[in-house]
Amino acid sequence: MKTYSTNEIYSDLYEQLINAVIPAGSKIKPVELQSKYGCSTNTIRDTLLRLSKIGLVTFQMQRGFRARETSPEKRSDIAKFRVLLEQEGAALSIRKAGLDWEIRLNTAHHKLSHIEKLMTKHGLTDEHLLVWSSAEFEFHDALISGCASDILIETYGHIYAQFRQQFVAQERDFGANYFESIIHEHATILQAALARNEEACKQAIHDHMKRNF
Amino acid sequence: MKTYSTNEIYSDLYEQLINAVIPAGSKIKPVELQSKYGCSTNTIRDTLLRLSKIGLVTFQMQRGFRARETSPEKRSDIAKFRVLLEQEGAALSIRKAGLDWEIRLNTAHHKLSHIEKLMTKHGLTDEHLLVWSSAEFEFHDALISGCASDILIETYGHIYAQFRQQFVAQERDFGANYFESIIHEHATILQAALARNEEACKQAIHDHMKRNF
DNA sequence: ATACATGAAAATATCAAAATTTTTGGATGT
DNA sequence: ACATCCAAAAATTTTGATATTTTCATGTAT
Repeated sequence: MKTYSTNEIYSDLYEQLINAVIPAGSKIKPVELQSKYGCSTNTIRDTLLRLSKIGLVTFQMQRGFRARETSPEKRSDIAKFRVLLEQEGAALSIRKAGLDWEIRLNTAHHKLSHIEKLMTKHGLTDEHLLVWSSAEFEFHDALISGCASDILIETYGHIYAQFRQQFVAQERDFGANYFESIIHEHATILQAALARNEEACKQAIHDHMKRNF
Repeated sequence: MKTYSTNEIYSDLYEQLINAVIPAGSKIKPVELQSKYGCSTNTIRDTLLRLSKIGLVTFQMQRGFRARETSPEKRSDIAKFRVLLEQEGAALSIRKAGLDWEIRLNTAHHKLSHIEKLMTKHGLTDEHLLVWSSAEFEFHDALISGCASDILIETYGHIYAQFRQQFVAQERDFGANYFESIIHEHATILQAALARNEEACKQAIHDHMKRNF
């Protein structure tokens, strides 16, 4: 039987929450995870407290842990908030960042673009989705990476994770044209950013997310 | 000797971090707090993990806890980020909130205004400062409370706490006219908000914070 | 039926000790 | 003087057990 290091427990739970293997709103009981990870309940508790920092898990004194709740209102809320942060991060990057940012952003988009093209050609396997998942984050993260605000970048990371958690379970309709739209939207964001066009970039970010409002 | 419940330990540490009794950047060792609070190191650890959720404490695997670092850059960063959130929260409130919000805001300002007037008259005792401290938060919290975005309100709470932590130790110069400026700024924010003037309110929030950039 | 106790079971929180990891301070060699 | 290595000390993490609190099912009274 596989043994898990604490970091592996963290990552594994993170993945499960992000991908709604542990469904939003469901109770998480340390005792039940203990056997799977081969450690004490206390270690699980510890890990869950750390996950509550990024908002994937909620915690209430004397009544334990839950995967963060979701609802149409909460999804709308998180999507709008994500737009606020990403728009600000992108605008600041456009205003202040240098060539290294452009290169980072371009590289991230290239990677994302590649996997997206593969997915439209050969349907979407779970493995593809996993790679896409991290590439998509890296692109958006690169977009704001020139903003020179650590607290914005840190917060954006948390919000992005929560966004994933809340939407992944919903969007089971990856229709044929779903990814085509996404591909185009990412390209539009990239172009506006590289053209240093703040308003166009903000608009593109808004348009990318508006289906989730 | 006083015994502490877990919630009291949390509150006590919260206060100490907010007021820089535990200075920003300093190491926090569970063993040292154990005797003071009369509990096991594990309970302290647990509490510190919870405080790391709101960003007052940073945590690194295998190397424990610290009060979040500060520096001129970090202070500027957090002040600007606070402006972003407060401007958005206020703008949304102005756009969407009803009469109950106006009343809440007015009440909070009244309370704040009262203690501020007392402080200019009779210098500032520690007790005054404590009351002012919570009244100031309540005012800013009321300002954004009509925004209908739980995640914004939650995040703002964390950022406000970090703001306090980072600035309290610095601003030992509460000069005579310091509070007079603050009083005027709060009034300006209130007026713009009640007049439902989004742009004026954003401007007033910016002006209130710009000394910290 | 509904509301309200009651007690057993389950879940959570706390503890003190053991195991692990990092830090510290000095000895050694370059 | 400076870096490297080593062992002791200190700090952190994990454990398994115990104490406390909540939950839930059952029975009782209104």
